[in-house]
Amino acid sequence: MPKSSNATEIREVMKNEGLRITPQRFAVYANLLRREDHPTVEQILEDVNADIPIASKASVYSALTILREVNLVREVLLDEGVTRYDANVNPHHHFVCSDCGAIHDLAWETFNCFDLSQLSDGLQAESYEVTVKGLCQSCQ
Amino acid sequence: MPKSSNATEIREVMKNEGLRITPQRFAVYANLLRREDHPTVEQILEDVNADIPIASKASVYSALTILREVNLVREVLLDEGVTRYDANVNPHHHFVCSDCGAIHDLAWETFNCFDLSQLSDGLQAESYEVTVKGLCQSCQ
DNA sequence: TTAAATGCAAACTATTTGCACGTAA
DNA sequence: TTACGTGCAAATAGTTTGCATTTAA
Repeated sequence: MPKSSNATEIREVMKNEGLRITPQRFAVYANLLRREDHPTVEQILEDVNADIPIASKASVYSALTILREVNLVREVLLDEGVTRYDANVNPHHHFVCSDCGAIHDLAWETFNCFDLSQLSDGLQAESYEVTVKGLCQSCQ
Repeated sequence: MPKSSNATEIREVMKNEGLRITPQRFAVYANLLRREDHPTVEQILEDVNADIPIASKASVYSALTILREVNLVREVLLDEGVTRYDANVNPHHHFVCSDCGAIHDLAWETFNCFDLSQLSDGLQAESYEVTVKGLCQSCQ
């Protein structure tokens, strides 16, 4: 479900992380909060500049970089050569439609039966993430 | 464990897939079969040309593309912006060391407790893959 | 013999960087 | 006021493509 954040709340969150609030950063973060489709930089750029041009590509990159550093957004790397972004930083997994490419979040609890203490070769696990591929509802 | 394939066996496998066997393709596939470190194109290129130059970058790309098409190798996408390749096409998972970046294969059976029929939103799962992050033995 | 692969260089895409100018605090 | 962010354009990295030449079968 999309987080219902108003402008004031968003500003508050950013301020709490010590971020200087510029129109560009605000637009990028607000945009990511309002959508669930794990957009690419290009998509964020288009969306943010839809009405009036507000941010350059370089600024979107820089906004995303700093938002990632303070852990307000995270990267999602799936099967292409493009980085996608997600304002949902809670642990969760991903479903990718092998037909249309749409990405859906899967609740963390979907896969919680692992015993990570049992890995081979003395590997010490810290976290894990599951990517499921298949067909989304509209592509079946 | 590295597959112990001799030249004749490798040729046989490639021929079975209907591939024309060129020195470049052979070198790329043999190289991938002999290593387990999920190399990038750059690394394959260096390794294959270590003694005498045998393949151009374009040929390595094209060899990998066709080997992927016939399912003799697969791409591995992890946390960077680089594609890595793997001659192990059996289902398995990956462990990535968050310190040195080394990649280890994890046996499929490590995570086999999923009920994929129970996904939300009418999603129809076909496959899944787990990526574990942590510290490898030498980085602990 | 010939359809298909190679190698080079140029093109392309995603991302990063340098620097003059602008602005949030 | 000023340290920090923005925007542009140029640089870089990874990958793809076009085309003339070579080669596996």
